[in-house]
Amino acid sequence: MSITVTFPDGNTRVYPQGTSGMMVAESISKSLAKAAIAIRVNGQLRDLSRPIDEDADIAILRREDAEAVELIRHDCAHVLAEAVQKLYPGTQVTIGPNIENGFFYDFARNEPFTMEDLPGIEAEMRKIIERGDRFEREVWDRDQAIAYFTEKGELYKAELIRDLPETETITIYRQGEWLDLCRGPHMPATKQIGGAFKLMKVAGAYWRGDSSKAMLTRIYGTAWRTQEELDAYLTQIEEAEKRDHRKLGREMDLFHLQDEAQGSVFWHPKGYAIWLALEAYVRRRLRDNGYIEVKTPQLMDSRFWEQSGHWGKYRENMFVVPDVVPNTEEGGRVFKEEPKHFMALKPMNCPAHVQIFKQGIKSYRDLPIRMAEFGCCHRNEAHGALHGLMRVRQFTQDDAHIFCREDQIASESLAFCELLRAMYTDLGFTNMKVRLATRPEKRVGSEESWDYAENALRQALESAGLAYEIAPGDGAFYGPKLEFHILDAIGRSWTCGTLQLDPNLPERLDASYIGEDGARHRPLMLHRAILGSIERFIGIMIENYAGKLPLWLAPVQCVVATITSDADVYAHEVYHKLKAAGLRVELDVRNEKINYKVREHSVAKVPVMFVVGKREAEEEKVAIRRLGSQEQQFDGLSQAVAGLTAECQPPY
RNA sequence: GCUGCUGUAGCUCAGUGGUAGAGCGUACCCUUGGUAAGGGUAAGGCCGAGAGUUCAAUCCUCUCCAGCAGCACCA
Repeated sequence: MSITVTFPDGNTRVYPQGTSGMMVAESISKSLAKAAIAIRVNGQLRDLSRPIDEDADIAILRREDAEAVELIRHDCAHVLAEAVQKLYPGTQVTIGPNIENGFFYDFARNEPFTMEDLPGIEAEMRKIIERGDRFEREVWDRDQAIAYFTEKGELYKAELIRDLPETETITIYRQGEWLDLCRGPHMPATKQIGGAFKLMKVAGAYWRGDSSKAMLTRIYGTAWRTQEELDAYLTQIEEAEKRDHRKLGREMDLFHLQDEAQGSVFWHPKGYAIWLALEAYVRRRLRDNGYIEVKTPQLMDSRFWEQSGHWGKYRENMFVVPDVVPNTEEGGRVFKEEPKHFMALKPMNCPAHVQIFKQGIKSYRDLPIRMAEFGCCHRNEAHGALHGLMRVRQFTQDDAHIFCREDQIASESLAFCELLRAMYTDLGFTNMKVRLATRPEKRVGSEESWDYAENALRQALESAGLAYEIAPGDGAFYGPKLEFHILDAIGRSWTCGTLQLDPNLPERLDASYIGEDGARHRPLMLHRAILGSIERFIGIMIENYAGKLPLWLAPVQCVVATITSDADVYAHEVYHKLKAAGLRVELDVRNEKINYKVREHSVAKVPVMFVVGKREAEEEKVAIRRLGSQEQQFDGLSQAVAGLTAECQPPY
């Protein structure tokens, strides 16, 4: 029997049935056989050693191919596991998948690994790779495999196998003496992993991602095809660290956090200047898109939250305040009496917006109502979740709820998508990913209403010309949603915007309007945000721009700095002119050399300096120095002020 | 919340069982210097909080708090 294989270029060759991938590679050329690490058979990646039993489209994967890195990483994880078990006998292996930029392996060990253990493990890994054993694939009997691992004390592995579907073939990969349960494929030998890998960090992780299960110890690693790729990755990590908004926030004096208000931000004048500029921009955009702006209470009675449904489901993450008079007695109890009534800080704005909607009688002619609020919300986030500006307990959403009729969903969604895209473009994010999250398993509402809602959102995306992917089952229990992810300058993705369709809350809170037919109808609600949390969005902006915010958002747009004290009087004049033009400007007349001043304001990421010395004072000019440029530009004072003022205008 | 690591001057970090040090920053003095660090002097610390061991604790042990990295969570 023979088989015909088709190569990517369309050529075909005939081989005896059962020919292995490696044999195919060898039949083509020695060099290919040497470079080959795996084979794609009818789209599926396989070991080179496995026989090909039928006609197939094949492609031989070489180590230098882009996809090879996935195999390198997973092979590396196996080697890591072997190294760990050699150096730390009694450690159980669990799982070791690939992740973005690398891999990890979770181990069960009484004493967790520390960073100090990593160099030793890495050295052992290099020895194993140098030894160069072949990866041998074996098919085992299920019960035999369970017995083997149980007997060996590898209880997690045994559990894994036990939970595999009956139909699954149990495969084992062996490298020398060591073996692991694995689906594969692997490269022919450990040697092909090469040396471009590094163990990065250790961390705890729950067995099977379940916080009620055992805590394992995880070792993260990164692996690449070449040393150059590894170095580039390590450099990129350093870059990301330099951009850390917590570090820049301190250096640029934008905000701080402290123990007494963990998770809530103290905005310094410069940080708040960014906030105000951003908020004013959003407000102009909303105003011109037919939104009305409201402000609703921070603190509301628990029965309000019971009605909205949050009390039952999310109380754990709410700040609850007893509605009783505190005791003022020295050393006494905090409250005079046991609290019976509670209030809660709002975790979201929507129920309050429904209250405003419900005042008076609404007609179908009033819809849509686009109700916006820079809503300050509190959520009692887990301590371990808090992270700078990115995850806080008090945050402000650029929130709005659109109350509309079903036939308005599509046009409102489209308008929202267009507004969102325009705003992201203004803010410097042109790369965006959109996900349409569809009906989850547990849901309310009829199939027809879900069909309608999902279609309306899909239509909006298509009309807006936005590419999207479907996230099946990721919708909220009450309706589908759109998630908008922006990509930052170093390729990280952040979920910011959202559009959620909600027929549920108006029902719960009994909101209605009078339709054309004179009867009462339920409006639909669209929850929507573009920046999401303003705190977090500023954090993202700081990291995206590495602190060098666009002029209109820069906390200090210009510093007027003198070269000698002879120019002090003139510098004051320049400063006041810029201030009068509405710019955020500072004056630096300190007794310091100009080199020093330039350095300091450059480090502080001030985008523009107006440098004035004796010459400029005499000629009524300024020397303009821009951040990151060595050059200077000399302009007359009024021209320079007008020019900079124009440059500092917001994009909208 | 879970696991691990960390907590020393405003910031970044050394250090030691006998109650502390550097650089930057700050104040003052000298210096008036033309585009990324001029020089000097000084001030500045309950060594995260509490308890224990010890003649003696910033250092060792325990508890707590906070930060960091993951995990879990994120209406």
